Amino acid sequence: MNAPISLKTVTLHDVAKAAGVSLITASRALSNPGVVSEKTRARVQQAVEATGYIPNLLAGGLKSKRSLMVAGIVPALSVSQFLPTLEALSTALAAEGYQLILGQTAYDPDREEAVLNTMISRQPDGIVMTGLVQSPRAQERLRRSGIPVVETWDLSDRPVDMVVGFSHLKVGGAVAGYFLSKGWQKVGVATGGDSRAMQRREGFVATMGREVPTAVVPAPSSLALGRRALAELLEKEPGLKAVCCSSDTLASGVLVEALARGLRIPQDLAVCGFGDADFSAHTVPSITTVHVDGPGIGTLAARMILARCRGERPAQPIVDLGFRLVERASTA
Amino acid sequence: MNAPISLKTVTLHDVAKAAGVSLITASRALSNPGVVSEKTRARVQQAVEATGYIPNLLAGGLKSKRSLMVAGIVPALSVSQFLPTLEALSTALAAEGYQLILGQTAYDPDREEAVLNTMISRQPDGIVMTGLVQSPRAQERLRRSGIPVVETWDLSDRPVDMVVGFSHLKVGGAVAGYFLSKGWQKVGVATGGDSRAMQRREGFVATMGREVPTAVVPAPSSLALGRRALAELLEKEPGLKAVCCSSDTLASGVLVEALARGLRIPQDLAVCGFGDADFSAHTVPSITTVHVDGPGIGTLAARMILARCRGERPAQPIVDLGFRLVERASTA
DNA sequence: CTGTTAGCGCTTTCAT
DNA sequence: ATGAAAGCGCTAACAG
Repeated sequence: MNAPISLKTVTLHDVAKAAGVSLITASRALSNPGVVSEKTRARVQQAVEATGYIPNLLAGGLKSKRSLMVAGIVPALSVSQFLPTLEALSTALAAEGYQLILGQTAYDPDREEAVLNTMISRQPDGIVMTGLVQSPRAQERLRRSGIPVVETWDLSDRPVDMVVGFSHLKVGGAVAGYFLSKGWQKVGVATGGDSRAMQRREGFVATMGREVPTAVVPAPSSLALGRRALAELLEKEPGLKAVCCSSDTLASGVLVEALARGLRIPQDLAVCGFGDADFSAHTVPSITTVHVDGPGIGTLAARMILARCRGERPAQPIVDLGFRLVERASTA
Repeated sequence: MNAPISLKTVTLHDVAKAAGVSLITASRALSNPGVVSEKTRARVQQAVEATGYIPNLLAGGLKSKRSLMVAGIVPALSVSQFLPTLEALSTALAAEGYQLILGQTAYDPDREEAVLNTMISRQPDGIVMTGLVQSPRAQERLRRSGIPVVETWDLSDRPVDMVVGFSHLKVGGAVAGYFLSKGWQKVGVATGGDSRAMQRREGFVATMGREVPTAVVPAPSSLALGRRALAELLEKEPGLKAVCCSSDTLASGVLVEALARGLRIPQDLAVCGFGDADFSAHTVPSITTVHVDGPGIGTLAARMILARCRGERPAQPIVDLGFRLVERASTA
């Protein structure tokens, strides 16, 4: 039963010939089996096996206007914050026969625009952005393209199309409120420089009611940058009592640096992160953080895109998934 | 609130008409500018702007047999080990106009086969696997497809096509050799259950010259699993002196659990990881590990695929990038 | 340098 | 339930 080594690619035409049916019947047997007779279906199926046929989705997509691809855009793959979202998105899409094409913007609006143009060229059936679309020209182009777009990990009154996320301002406010309830006065912020992290800082400052010492570190955040940020903050504010970090990764660095300096946590210094990373509950001390449903965002984004592909109107184009402050040992 | 939605999509035909040239001239002006006159090129360019034309790569790819897409296959996006490779791969490809389509196998050969079939359907110009192709049927299918394939993060005498990585057996052996040189007798292994991690364990055991207590944890590895693994090992081997971990994430968990139990590192317990994660040099104590050039693997894989797309034969279809043991505080 | 002629492999009409 | 025709939007060939 060794299959013939076919140098020439096997097309549907070959399958049809092998099955003794017309091209279009073979096509239907594969993509719409309910509409052909049981016998024909079986014959075609057998011909597929015999020839080793693999469909050409490029050709199908050209005619049917469905590429079965969805573009997923992130600042960078190394921003681990978005991985659970991407993973859930990819899994949910794959279950329906859709594949994810990846794009990286490097937090640069120009690159974002370029990436989106390239993506549109590939006729994806949907586009999922982590974060809002920055460039106004890109927004315009996306609207014109008619492609379903879901912006995620943020909220907007006027999304390009749909948005699922939460308010970063409120997150910052919630952490500040928590700090205030603890009576901590000498507080600082260790944050990445991206717009969402800066918005959380803004919310924090607003609720605190005054400016606070801040260390801004470049993306992507890392344990090492967390250490450096704490060092910077302690210089600015020697008696620092609590730090609000823009990620758990940064928070873990703050933890390490604090321990290295002999500071006890939380007695000498309280630390709060963001994102509820997989390690945060298991470090010693465990990290107080803001939990966000990353996989939920990805799954919901997939559902919204797929519904739109089926021609359904979204019940809700703007979805606020909220967040939850998780109190752990680093502040308790 | 609705922008002027162009209902009909702008095609190259429209651009050509607007520029007053033939369809094919417009095509050339965009994809092969050197071959048309400067004046024509400018006219077409202007028509592109005026019409808001975005090329349809699906259509172009169908005819030209170049989809400008490369498939990247990982066990799961959450396996952070492969992220630097994926990121570098995507970046290197994007620089040449190629995009990455993502596939996840969940460490399952059946899913691997399914994912690869789906990918082949999309006519990618190359396929990059993290790890070797497991399923023999998938191997066969890939060979038949004629698509350039690079397997990574491992080595093989008989790759499907090309391979760039290193020997996991040798990694295990190197760590064991290091442990032996330190005179540690009561040693253990904390490892993920995937085939590459198990191969490193094999290499470790072979060089040690005897079986060693082992805790196997499910993928993906995490700090929490590292803690659990150390607990398990300490039960199996109460006087444990050194642990070889299959990832730095696991090692960081072992560190935390050891500290929680009042064990001093490295005096009471030495710990070695694998992968040289970004945090490993900055924890306290810093983690001894095996460094692998993840981005290098991705960049090289991209280069090999792109060279093949240009019709070049690869100078070396099998590339051993090696590894490097990095001694840090957790064993020194 | 530019244009004409043919398709790429498949799926949508429309017919039977 | 099946088939024939007609392209999807673009580019490789060959002309001119």
